[in-house]
Amino acid sequence: MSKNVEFTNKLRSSGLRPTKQRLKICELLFDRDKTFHFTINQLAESISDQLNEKISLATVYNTVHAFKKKGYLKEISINSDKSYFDTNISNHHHFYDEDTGELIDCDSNNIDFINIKKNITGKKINSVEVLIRVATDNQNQK
Amino acid sequence: MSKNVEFTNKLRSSGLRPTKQRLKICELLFDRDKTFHFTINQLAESISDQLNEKISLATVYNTVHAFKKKGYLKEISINSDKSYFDTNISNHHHFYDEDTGELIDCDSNNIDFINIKKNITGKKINSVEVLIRVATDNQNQK
DNA sequence: GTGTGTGCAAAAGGTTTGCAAGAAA
DNA sequence: TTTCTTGCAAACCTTTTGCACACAC
Repeated sequence: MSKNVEFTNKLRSSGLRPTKQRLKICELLFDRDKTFHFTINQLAESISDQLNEKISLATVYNTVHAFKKKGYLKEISINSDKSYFDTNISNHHHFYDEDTGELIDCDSNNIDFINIKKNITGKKINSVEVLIRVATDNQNQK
Repeated sequence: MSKNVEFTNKLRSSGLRPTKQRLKICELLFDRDKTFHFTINQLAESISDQLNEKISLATVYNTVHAFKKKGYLKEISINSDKSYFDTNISNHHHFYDEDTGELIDCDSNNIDFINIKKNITGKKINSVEVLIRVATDNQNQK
C-alpha cells in the first residue's frame, strides 16, 4: 500500500485529485521497472484484463492527457493512426521495429549530441526527437 | 504539355495507369520548385480550389498511398490526428512549428551525421528521422 | 456545499472498404 | 474483353464533447 500513498502524493502535489481511477492507472503505468509504451486502447485493455477494473474510456483519455500535461508521460511521434505514450519522460529516442510495430527506447547516450546548425529565426527548440526505423536485415538472413 | 508527358511516363514506368485524376494530382504535387508538405485534406482542397477539379476523396487517398508506395512521396512522423506527406523524398529532417502547425524541411547538412552506437540485434536501420519541435521564444519577445 | 472528476452515449474527424460503373490496355 | 481505377456511401476507429451524477475536499 505504500505505493498507493506515493501515487496519492504525486497526484496531489500536481493538483490532481487522487481518485480511485487515477490511482489504478498510476499503478499500471508507474509501478514497473522498465519503461512502458502504450496506446490508449492498450491501456484500457490492461485495466480490464490485468486489474479487472472497469474505467470509462473517456476517463482513461482524460487521465492520460492530464498525466501528460503534468509531465508524467510523453507522447511519441510515429506515423500511426493512434497516439503512443511513454512512461519514460527523460530525454531519449526510439527505435521503431517495422516488422512488429514495436517501439524500443534508445538512450540519449546511444546517439551523439545532435547539433542543429541553423534554427528557425525567432523560435526556440523545444525538443529533438529521433526515430530510427529498423527491420529485419534480409542480407544476413541468407 | 511536356510536363504531362513526363508524368505519364513516370506513372507508366512504375506500373500505374496515367489516369486523368492521377495526372492532375501529379501536376499539383510535382510541378513545383519547393518541396510541399500536405495532408490529404489540404491536397483535396487544392484540387478543387486551384485546379477547379472534383476528385473523389477515396481516389485522393488511393493516389497518395500509391505514390508513397512507389517512393514518390514520404510520410512524415508527427503526432497529429492526421498524416502529413512530403514531396521531398530525399534524406532530410523536419522542424515542426508548434505555434502554427507548419512543417519545415531541415536539410541533412544542417545536422551532423547521426551515429547510432548500438542498434537492435539482427535488424538493419531503414531510416533515421529527426523532428525538431520549435515554438516562439518568449524570452526574446520581451 | 463547491468544484472536480467520472461515465455514458453521441458526435466528430480522418481513413478505409465494398461495390457498381467507367476508363485504360 | 480484361484489368485497373474511380466514386459514392457506408463503415470503422480513435478521440472529443455534453451533461448528469458522484466523489474529493
